[in-house]
Formats: sequence, C-alpha cells, structure tokens
Amino acid sequence: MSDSSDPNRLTGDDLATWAALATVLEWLPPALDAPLIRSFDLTHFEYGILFALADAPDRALRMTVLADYANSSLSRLSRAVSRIEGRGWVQRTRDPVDGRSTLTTLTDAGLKMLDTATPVQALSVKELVLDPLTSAQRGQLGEISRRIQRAIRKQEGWQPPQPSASDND
Amino acid sequence: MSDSSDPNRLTGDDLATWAALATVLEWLPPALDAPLIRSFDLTHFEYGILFALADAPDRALRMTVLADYANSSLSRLSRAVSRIEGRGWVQRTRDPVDGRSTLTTLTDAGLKMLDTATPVQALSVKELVLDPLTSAQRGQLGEISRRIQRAIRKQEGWQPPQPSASDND
DNA sequence: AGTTTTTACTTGACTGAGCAAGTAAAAATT
DNA sequence: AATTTTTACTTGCTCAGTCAAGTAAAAACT
Repeated sequence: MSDSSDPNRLTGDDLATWAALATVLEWLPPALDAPLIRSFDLTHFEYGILFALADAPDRALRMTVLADYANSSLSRLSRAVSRIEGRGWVQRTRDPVDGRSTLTTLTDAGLKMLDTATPVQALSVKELVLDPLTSAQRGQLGEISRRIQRAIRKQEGWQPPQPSASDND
Repeated sequence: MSDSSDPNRLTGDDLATWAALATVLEWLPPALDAPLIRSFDLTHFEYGILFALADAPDRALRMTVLADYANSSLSRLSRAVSRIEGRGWVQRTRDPVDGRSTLTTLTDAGLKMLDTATPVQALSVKELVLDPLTSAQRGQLGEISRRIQRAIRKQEGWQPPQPSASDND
C-alpha cells in the first residue's frame, strides 16, 4: 500500500515509476541521436524527414503534411528543411496546384543518405529500446505509448490534422 | 509475425512500437511542462531542482550532486539555478568546507513555491501518464524504463558518479 | 470584381542547452 | 614550499526551437 494515497503528490510506486520514466525522457533522445550525429551529423528529427519523404509519392510532401508526420511545428520543420536543403538532401519547390504550399522533395543524394543512415538508426533503437525488453514488454511499450498519446491529445485542445488520409510514422 | 526480420531497418511490430514511443518522446515533455509553465512560469526541470533540495539536509546541495539528481549537465544546472535564484527561490553560497563547491539552498519562498506547484505537477503526471494505464502497465512502465536506462548507461561510456576511490598504478 | 478571411508557410527576436574555454580552489607531485 | 593536476563550477559562443509577426496565395463573402 504505497500508491496514490495522497492526491496532491506522487508517492510510493507511482513516484518510482515516474522518476524512472522522467530519466528516460531526459536521456533517451540524446542517446538515440548520438550515433547518427557522430556518423552523419544528422539528427533523428532530420532523419525522420528523409524517412517520411522516401515513402511519399514522387518522394515529395507538402510542409504541413510533413510536419504532421514528423510530430513537428511548422516553424521547426521549416528550419530543419532549410538545413538539409543546404546539404542537398531535399529540395523545395512551389506547389503548382496551390501556390501557398511548398513541396519538399527528397533528392537522390537524400535517398542515398537515408539508406546509409537507416541501419545506424535501426541499430540504436534496437540496442537502447527493443533488445533490453522482453517480447511482452515490447508489446506493452507500444500499447502504453499509445495510451499516453491519447491522453495528451485529449488534454490539450487537440484537433486531428486531417482525418482523411493515411497515418504512419 | 512481423518482427526483426531485417536487421538493417525496423519493420512490423518493432516499427510500430518505435513510432509510438517516438511520438511520446516528442510530445510528453512539453505536455507535462505546460501546466507548470502556465501557472507559475516554472519548467519541470526547475521544479525538479526545488524538489531535490527540499529533501536534502539543510535544504542544501552542492551543484554536482544536484546535477546528478536532476539528470543534468553542470552547465545546464548552473544556468537554471541562476534563473530561479533571480526569482528568490534558491540561494547560492560558497561551501565553507570546500571553496570550489557551490551550495545551493532552497529559500522559504522556494519551499512555498514547491508546495504550491507540487499538486499541479502531480496532477499532470497522473492525468497524462499514470491514469491512462492499467495498474499492471504502470508496473511495466517502471520496469521498462529501468531497462532502457541500463542500456543507455551501458552503451555510452558511462562512469558511475564516484569510481570508488584508490585505483592507481 | 473587390474586399476580407483563411491557409501555408517563412522569418525575426528571444530563450534554453551544449560544448569548450576560463577561473578558482583543493590535492597531488616534485 | 612550489608547481602541476584535478575538481567544481561559470560563462561566451553558437545553434535549435518557440512564439509572434510578416508575406503571399487561395477561398469566401459582399
């Protein structure tokens, strides 16, 4: 009997769980980024942009859609795309159909970068997240993550971006 | 039946699990910070400093120890302490025993802030993390987090805070 | 058709964090 | 005792990310 006795603060098992999670929240992102940064000076976020574009038709997406896939604000994405555009991995063009939109296209060099980076990225996710867990825990982690996601969307005034098309990472 | 077939990229359930976790890693920290920032212009990180100090003898800790509790680099901690010192919640003094060290002490105002902020903090952790999970999942989340932590410490050249003492050649 | 509103970004100002260089005090070495 | 090394921070520089303001094109309205 150590849980949720006092509603005003975390105690017992709840506190321990939260402390463990908080440490992961702090350390996991930089730990995952490190190999990609060392090897290619590429962040996981920038990798995610290349990854999303590679699966898109014509390897191109509008910024808003890409921002949604990358869990990103438009402004953050805009700057990140500027960075990797400067390195020749994507290219921006004005959408001929809608002049307000920017189409970001993965270049051949970008695709090559993605293919090179993918095994490195996969390896660190496996080493740091997947392999240390049992198969059951991997399943639980997915379910737990989805529940937390739902709670976040519920709490903040959340609006589904476009309930029409696909959803994926 | 879709796991770990290709060692060079994530597929199937592994990809789905990772995608779900990546979204949480991106969204949970700002979602947890939001209520504290709105209410008191206090980040979770700054809250953590106050929290750690409150439990320390004399409500004081040396920067290095505090950095360890807060999962923080010394430089990040130094700036954060400067911020909350400017708001009167902590105070820095030189350690009389070791002149290199800085003792950071929680002030009465800081303790009051902590007590005010704690229920807000506890509520958001409960709403976003604990309540959406089953009791079994809460337990699993703790265990999963600890396993990931261990993997991170193993991979990076990790040095325990105090590599015991005498080991010279 | 002309004006207003909305959409889709982009960018300037600002803040927080990392890295590396600096400072000062204690410990170790000569 | 004097010098070197280590420890414990602090700070300047730079950069990524946020928020708000700006820009330009399409949609809606009159």
